[in-house]
Amino acid sequence: MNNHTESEENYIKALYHLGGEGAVASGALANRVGAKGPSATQAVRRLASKGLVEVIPYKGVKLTLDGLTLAKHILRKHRLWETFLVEKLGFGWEEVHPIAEQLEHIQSRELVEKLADYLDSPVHDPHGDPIPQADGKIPPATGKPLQKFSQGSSLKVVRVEDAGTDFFTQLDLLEISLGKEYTLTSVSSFDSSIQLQAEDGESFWLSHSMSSNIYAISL
Amino acid sequence: MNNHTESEENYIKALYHLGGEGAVASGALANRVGAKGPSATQAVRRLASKGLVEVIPYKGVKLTLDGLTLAKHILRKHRLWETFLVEKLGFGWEEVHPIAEQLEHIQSRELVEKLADYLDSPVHDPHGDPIPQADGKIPPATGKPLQKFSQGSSLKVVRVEDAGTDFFTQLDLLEISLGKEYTLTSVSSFDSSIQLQAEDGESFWLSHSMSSNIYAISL
DNA sequence: AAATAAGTTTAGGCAAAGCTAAACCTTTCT
DNA sequence: AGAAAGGTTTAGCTTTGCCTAAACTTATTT
Ligand SMILES: [Mn+2]
Ligand SMILES: [Mn+2]
Ligand SMILES: [Mn+2]
Ligand SMILES: [Mn+2]
Repeated sequence: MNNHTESEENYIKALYHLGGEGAVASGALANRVGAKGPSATQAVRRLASKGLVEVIPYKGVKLTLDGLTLAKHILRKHRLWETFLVEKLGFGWEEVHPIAEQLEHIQSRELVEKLADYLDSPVHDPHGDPIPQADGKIPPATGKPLQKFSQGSSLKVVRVEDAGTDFFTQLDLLEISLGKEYTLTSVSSFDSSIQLQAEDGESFWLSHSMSSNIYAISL
Repeated sequence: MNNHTESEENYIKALYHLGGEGAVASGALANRVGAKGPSATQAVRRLASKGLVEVIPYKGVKLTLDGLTLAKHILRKHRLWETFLVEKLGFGWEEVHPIAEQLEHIQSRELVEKLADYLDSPVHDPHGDPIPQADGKIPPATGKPLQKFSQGSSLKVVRVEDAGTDFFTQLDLLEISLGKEYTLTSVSSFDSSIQLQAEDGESFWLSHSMSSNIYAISL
């Protein structure tokens, strides 16, 4: 029930990411793990023989309960490690994903729980994504995209989408980070860009591509 | 020159462990990595094609300079992670080896150096083994086995051999740990067991099997 | 010097994981 | 309904990594 290869775990994680508990097309799966169609079909067969997925040929693949549990456990490890890398080792939030991609496959229950303790049982990772807990429960994903806010509202940034290195670099340039508070001072009806005013009075414009990947809660 | 599989790295590490810069027989190598002879022969051919080892058929295998550098880097990672697990996460020194065996394969130069910084650039791991430094230099292995000391000498434990879980359990039972100081009060000429007296006055006997895996320096 | 023992390599398999090209379903369009 | 398009699976091949049995070297013993 336990020992899985790195490849298997990556397929499981992809399945979870794409479909949650629902069915996923083999093409999408292949795409997500960076493989070609036939490789995914085959991989999925191996997973099925281990009881981690259910397959309906030509229709789609779906995680079983065991598969779902595994997926959440891997995600837990991934996000705990990202938290460690940022909080303890001083990495930037744009650097940690590829390293966590490796660390998420380390197998040791004790390690995961000791790491969680060491980090004070965090509920969100450095990007604001919820960390699945040891019991499998997942804290709700908080915040809504900036465009959903109306002019004049006060908000706090709580999460950002992983939209690539350039996105993070831009966030750093604008000194946007989790926990920061702003007032939405203006919305362009031309290109949907928005203007934020920071607490120190400075204000700046954000393109739609930027703001759609930034999530906040209203204050 | 860089990307190596976990299996490759394990062979490299084994080669270093068994022979350092010298030649190693394929049987011993196979034995060390937990494989059979033919698997080692084949693995070694793959390593040779990558320039990491030199082979003389029927004679032995030897690390090249590249191979040696890689071996030391892996060992560095292994021992840094062990240090992290004990110092930061609170693992016992008997638990960390198998986990470090996985962590040593994580690939990220930046991670290794950030981890080393975080641990204050340690020179020895939790078992007292020297940690290869970023420049490839290896601090000298300190201490000599307890039997090498003569009756009456004062000593400090600085290193223990990894002689399996039971050995560590016994050390914990006797409350022996790195840095502890003792006086060697007696040596049995019958079975080479020795008697140590701790600083608090308590004294106890150590079998030859125990003492031969414990290293100390004289005070 | 020849025979035996011990250790190493070759030969032939197998599973995981990937690929391309070809065959096969499904869905959609005419 | 029939045909074209799009996506999925099958077929056949490759590399890594490990295995057993058989052949081959080297070292040791008589
Ligand atoms: Mn991530
Ligand atoms: Mn991964
Ligand atoms: Mn170790
Ligand atoms: Mn290893």
